[in-house]
Amino acid sequence: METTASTLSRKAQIDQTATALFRTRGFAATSMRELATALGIEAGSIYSHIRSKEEILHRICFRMADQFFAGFANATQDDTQPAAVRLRRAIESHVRVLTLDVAASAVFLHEWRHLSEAARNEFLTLRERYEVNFRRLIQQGIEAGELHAPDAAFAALTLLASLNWLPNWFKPDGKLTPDDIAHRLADQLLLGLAHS
Amino acid sequence: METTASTLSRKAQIDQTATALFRTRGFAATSMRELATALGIEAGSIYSHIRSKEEILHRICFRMADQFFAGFANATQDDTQPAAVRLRRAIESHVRVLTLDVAASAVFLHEWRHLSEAARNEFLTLRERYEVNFRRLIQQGIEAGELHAPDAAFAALTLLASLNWLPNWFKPDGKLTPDDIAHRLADQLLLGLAHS
DNA sequence: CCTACCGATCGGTAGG
DNA sequence: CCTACCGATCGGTAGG
Repeated sequence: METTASTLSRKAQIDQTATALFRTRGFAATSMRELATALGIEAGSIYSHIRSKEEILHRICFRMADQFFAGFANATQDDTQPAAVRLRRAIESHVRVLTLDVAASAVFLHEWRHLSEAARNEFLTLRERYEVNFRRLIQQGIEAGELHAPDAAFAALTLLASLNWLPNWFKPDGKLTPDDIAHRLADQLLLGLAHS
Repeated sequence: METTASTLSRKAQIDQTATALFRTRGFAATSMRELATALGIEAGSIYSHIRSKEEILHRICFRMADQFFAGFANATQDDTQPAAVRLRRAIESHVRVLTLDVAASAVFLHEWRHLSEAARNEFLTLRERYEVNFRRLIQQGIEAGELHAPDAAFAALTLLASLNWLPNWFKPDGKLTPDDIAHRLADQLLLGLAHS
């Protein structure tokens, strides 16, 4: 009952601090001692809140996955819209999730390989399903004559790759808002660089 | 003199085996014992050929950087060509370097953060310079009316992000040759997904 | 949340 | 290239 909106639980603090460390130094190169020091406590104390180092990574990765899925579902649920419009909205949603927490996004994108094999397989299945969602949207757009691409799978991979580079350079306090960026990315990917 | 074209020097063997391990398990999570086992020797023996674990990573990263720069210079040296054509050739060169050794490319793209601070700074300076090369090419294309984009820097980042995702899915024995892929990528990035 | 500690493993070296 | 080893550090635990 002491907890206010601005006070993170100790567990949430651990997650947040670990996210920043995992992002800059990598999961394997980050020690629990470093994490403890950053939190201002002793290494052993962390284990009253979590079971293992991997558990933190697991939570970060799967929380982000949930957000991407929820955002996509919400952005594309309106079937009355053309596929190209729904694709635009899906792109905007993806960018919004990425920019809301760039550190967690970077961990989600790069550190999943350090999950245990079982968790890693589950993670990759989710990622594959998410890619299929984009692929299907592009495929629908092709069939409706709104989009053109020799291969929807290829197009989906390229599109997501462009979006996922964002955590590498996005600064929350920059001139461009997440929505500005989303629009530019969508324009560039949909319209191309060549003058028409 | 025993060395034939198909026989790698021990040092080259170490680099190659380490590249594969660094790629799948990450630099920090790969131990010198694992590397030794993969080579069929004892851990201590590696140090007759190299000075440190980081030296291997250093060589992989900077060798790839050299290849990207050499390829770009070669692809864009003909000033009589339009900027859009030179950009296409630069894309093809980049894809060629990536596909020639996807494992080394993946290490180059993801593991540079484990270089020592001095080497890391040098590496990032090179990467920045490479990106500027693409940015300038795009800028020239915009000024010549061959390309259109609200921001050349933004366009360059997005373009390279799409290309650099390649090592994550490219299979050397797949149906598409590197040149096929380069053409498709160039088409998609230059022409866009939207029907014109 | 701390103190004190566990066994395991790390990168690297000396001497042959 | 191996054997034998170094000091340091790792993730994690017991007991308070």
